Amino acid sequence: MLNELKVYNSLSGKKEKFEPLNPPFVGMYVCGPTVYSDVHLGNVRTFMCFDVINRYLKFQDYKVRYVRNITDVGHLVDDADAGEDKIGRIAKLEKIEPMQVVQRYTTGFHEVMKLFNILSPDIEPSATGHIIEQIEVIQKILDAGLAYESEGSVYFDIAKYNEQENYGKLSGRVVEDLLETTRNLDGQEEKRSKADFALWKKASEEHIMRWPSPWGIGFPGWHLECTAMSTKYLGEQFDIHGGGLDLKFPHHECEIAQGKAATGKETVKYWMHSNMLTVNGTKMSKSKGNSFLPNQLVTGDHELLEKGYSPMTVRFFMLQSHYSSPLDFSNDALKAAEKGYIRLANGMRLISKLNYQEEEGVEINEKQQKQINSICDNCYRAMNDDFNTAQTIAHLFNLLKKINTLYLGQLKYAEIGRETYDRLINTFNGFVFDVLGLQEEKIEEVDPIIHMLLKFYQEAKEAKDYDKVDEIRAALKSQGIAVKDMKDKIDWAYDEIK
RNA sequence: GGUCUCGUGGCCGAGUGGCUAGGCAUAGGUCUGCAAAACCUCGUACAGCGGUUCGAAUCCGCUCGAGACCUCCA
Repeated sequence: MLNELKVYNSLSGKKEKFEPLNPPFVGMYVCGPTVYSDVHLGNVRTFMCFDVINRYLKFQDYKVRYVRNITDVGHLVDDADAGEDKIGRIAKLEKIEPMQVVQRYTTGFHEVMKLFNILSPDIEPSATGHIIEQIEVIQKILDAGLAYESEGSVYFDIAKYNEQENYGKLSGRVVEDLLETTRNLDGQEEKRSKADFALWKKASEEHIMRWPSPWGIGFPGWHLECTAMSTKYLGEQFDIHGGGLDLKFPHHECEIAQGKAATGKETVKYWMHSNMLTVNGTKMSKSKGNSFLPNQLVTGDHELLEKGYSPMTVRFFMLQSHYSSPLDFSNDALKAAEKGYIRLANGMRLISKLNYQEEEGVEINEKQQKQINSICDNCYRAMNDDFNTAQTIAHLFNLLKKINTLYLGQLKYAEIGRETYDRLINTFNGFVFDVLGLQEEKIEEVDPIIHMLLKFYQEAKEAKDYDKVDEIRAALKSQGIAVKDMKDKIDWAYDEIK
């Protein structure tokens, strides 16, 4: 490896050298979706960020176990005492089984992930599949004296926990403030403090999602599932825990407390948070009505969208910013990204057509060799610097120039030599396809047809029948294909469809 | 109100003490029947004010502006 990987740890607020607990194994847990409605583009960004992290770690030969959960119970609509479960609520509204709700949106979620070429996690556990494990965690916390039972529910005792630990250290909260500002709110008599959060909630008569427990019929608290499932599959201590920035408090703060209370250990070594996708400067969220569904984005069927954008355009757009920066959505930015993506996609297509050839009398161009090798190094450097995909893409565009000049014969294969050539190809392919997860969209299957048209094009050209030439060119153009009419050959390239 | 983050050229977006990404747009050039694609060249930007420093977009302070979290949100 060129230089060491550094990751920004939200807990310390610093970039730290990445040192897995048990190399070459890496355990990574990311908070998945609550499957009570369609995922929107903001959700996609988070999962895409961690997809790239997963991909890069694997690319670097780490043996990653990537766990991303499905939340299918326990996530309440609000924090009031009579808070409804999000999934149970939809089930009631539509008069269907909660698991139907879960199934519908889980399937939809998977389709969206596939659309954006986001790889499946290695394990995708669901909360309802781990009720027993969650009960066990609660029992451990009770045994540690850091939770209490009240009216059939179990709550985490933050004041007690804070005697030994520091609740709030991830999000910078001060417990005293939390206890003070949140006290005396109504409907919270069960809790010793409003800041206390539920580990287990008693199910009311009409609550349809319910399980037996030592404390009566009820359901698990939302924060608990992640603690139960992450430690089950990754051990009591693991390397990376990720999620959207908006989960930092209270969700991840609660997880830290639960993990420590239940195991006596710091469960997570590196906390990572991806930033929000915004629209006109404000966070994309369902309640604000400024969210797009992936389908709307592709078809352009949304009042904020001027046109549709392909999934890879969106992927490219998102990866052009750093995961920890907010990214603002706009049509202009998407349109610019579309052109950039097309340029890169043409490179993806060309690279498979390149074919190294020795050439007599061509001397090695050391300057070119050096340049190419240093750009390749830069790709690793950029990703090693807290997964800086934006910089990586910049370097890939520099490689693309080399690829284009090779293709056009402006740079001879023999000038850079076999070894450098191979490195160029492997680096470009590795980072574009494997690490960034970009791919060519469309068309390869119609390649023969395009070639036939290009043959007619060439014949018409030789006959100087320029009307025909222009006609063919226009026809292909309307299908998003640009004719490339070069000195010694004719080829095509992806172009935007207007 | 509390906590925190951010403000980069026409647009998007990296960079976080000196070597100053990249994409899009614009302009010029090579190529072309004309184009397109590709390649080459061109942009000295870093909210404002003050300070630290040999040197700051990058560190510190203040002002202005934007956003996030503090209730559910990826």
